[in-house]
Amino acid sequence: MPKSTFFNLPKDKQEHIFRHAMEEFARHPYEQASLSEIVKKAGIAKGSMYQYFSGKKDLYKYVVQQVYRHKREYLQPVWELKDKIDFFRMLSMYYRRSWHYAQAYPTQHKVIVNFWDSKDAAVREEILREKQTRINVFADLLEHGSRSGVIAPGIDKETAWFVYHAVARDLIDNFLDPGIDIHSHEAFIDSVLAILELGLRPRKE
Amino acid sequence: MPKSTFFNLPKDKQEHIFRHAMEEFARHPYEQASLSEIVKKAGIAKGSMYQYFSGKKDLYKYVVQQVYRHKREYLQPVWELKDKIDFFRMLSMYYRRSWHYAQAYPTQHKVIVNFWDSKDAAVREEILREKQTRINVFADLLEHGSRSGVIAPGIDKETAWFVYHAVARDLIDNFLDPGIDIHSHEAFIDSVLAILELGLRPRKE
DNA sequence: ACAAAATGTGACTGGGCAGTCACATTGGAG
DNA sequence: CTCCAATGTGACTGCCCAGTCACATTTTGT
Repeated sequence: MPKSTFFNLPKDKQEHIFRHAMEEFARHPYEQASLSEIVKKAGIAKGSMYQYFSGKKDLYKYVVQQVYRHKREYLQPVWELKDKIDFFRMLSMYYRRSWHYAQAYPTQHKVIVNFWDSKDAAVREEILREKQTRINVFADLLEHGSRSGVIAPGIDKETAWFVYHAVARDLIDNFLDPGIDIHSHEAFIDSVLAILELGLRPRKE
Repeated sequence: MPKSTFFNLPKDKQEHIFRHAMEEFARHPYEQASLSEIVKKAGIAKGSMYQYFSGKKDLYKYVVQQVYRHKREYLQPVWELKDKIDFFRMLSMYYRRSWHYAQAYPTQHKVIVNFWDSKDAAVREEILREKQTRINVFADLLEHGSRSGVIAPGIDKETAWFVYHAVARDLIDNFLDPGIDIHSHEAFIDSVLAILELGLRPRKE
C-alpha cells in the first residue's frame, strides 16, 4: 500500500507518477524494472518516491492492482450478459473484448503479461491470488453452461478451465503487433474457440 | 559459439562448466542470470570463462542449444512411431513423454521454460527460430492426421497448431511440483487432449 | 507572523554486475 | 632443459541498482 503522503498528492501528480511507473513495468518485468529510471522519467527525486511508497515492491503491487482494476472495469459489460446469452457466445465476446483491451491499452496489457510471467517469489503470491480469482469466475460460468446443457456432463470443470486458460493466454497476450488486422484476428479467435466448443458440447450419437 | 579453447578442455571439465551454467540459467532467466555466480559455483576464474566463451550471451546460446539437443533426443522415439500409430494416440504419447522429460530433467526443463519466457531482444531471434522448427514439425503431423482422415477436413492447420501449442505449454511447463502424482497427471493430460480430440475429429452427423 | 509538521531533495552508501587486463602458470616442441 | 604459445587468474574498471539521510522547502495551524 502506498503511504498516505501519496494519496495526499493532487490527483494529477498521482497520475503522473503512476503513468511513468506503469510504463517502466510494461517495458520490464518486476526484477529488471528500475526505480531510478522511473523517478528520472517522472522528474521527481528518488527520496520523494520513498515518501510515497515503502519501496519498489510496494509501488509494483500498487501498479498491478490498479491495472487489474482498470481491466476488470473494461470487461464488466460482458459479465453482465451472463444470464442473457449462450455460454459459448459469451466466451467469444469475452475473448474478443480482452483482445480489444490489449489493443486499446497496450501499456496496461504489457504490465499484466509481465506480471504473469514473473518468477519472483514475492510476486508469486500475488499471482496465485489473481489466478484463484480467475478460476472462481470461470468455474461460475462453466457451472452455468453445464446447467443449461450446452456443455457435456462428463466434462471435468477443472480440465475445461485449464484448456480455456491456456488458450486465452496465447490468444490475447501474444498478438500485439500493431499491424495486425482486427477482423482477421477476431476470426482467428473464433476458429480457435470453435475447436474447443466442439470438444465440450454434448455429442449427438 | 564457444571458442576453441573450450573444446580443447577435457570432456569432464567441459561438462562441469556446462552443468553450473545450466543450473544458473535454470534458476534465472537470461537477463538476471549472473556470470559471476556461475564462475563462483564452478570454481573457476572469471577470466577463464572469457577464454572459453566470448561473453554471457555466447554461453547462454550454447547452453540452450545443448539442452534442446538433449530434449530432442529424448523425444525422438515418439517421432519414429509417426507412421505406425494414430495421430491422437501419438500426441498423447508425445505429451506424456514431454512431461516425463520435465520430471526426469528438471534443470534442463527450467532452462527451456526460461528461454521461452525471455523478452530480451537478442534472445528473441533464437526463440522465433525454435518456434518455426516446432511449427514445421507439428504441421507435418497434422498433415498426416488430415490425410488419414482422423482430423475433420475443415480444420485450419494453423489454428490446430495454435491450440496444441498453447495447451502444451501449460500442460508440461507448469506441473513441476515434486509431490505431484504421476498417474493422475497423465490422466489429466489425457482428459485435456480428449477435449481437443473431440474438437478436431470429423463429426458423424 | 511564526513555529512546527509535512513534504521534497539528490548526493551518498553498499552491493552486484559484465567485461578487461597485466601477470602467473602450464605443457608441449625442439 | 628451454622457450614460447596457450591457458588460467582475480583484482580492477565503469556501470547501474535500491534504499538512506541530513538538509531544504513548503504547508499548516495558531
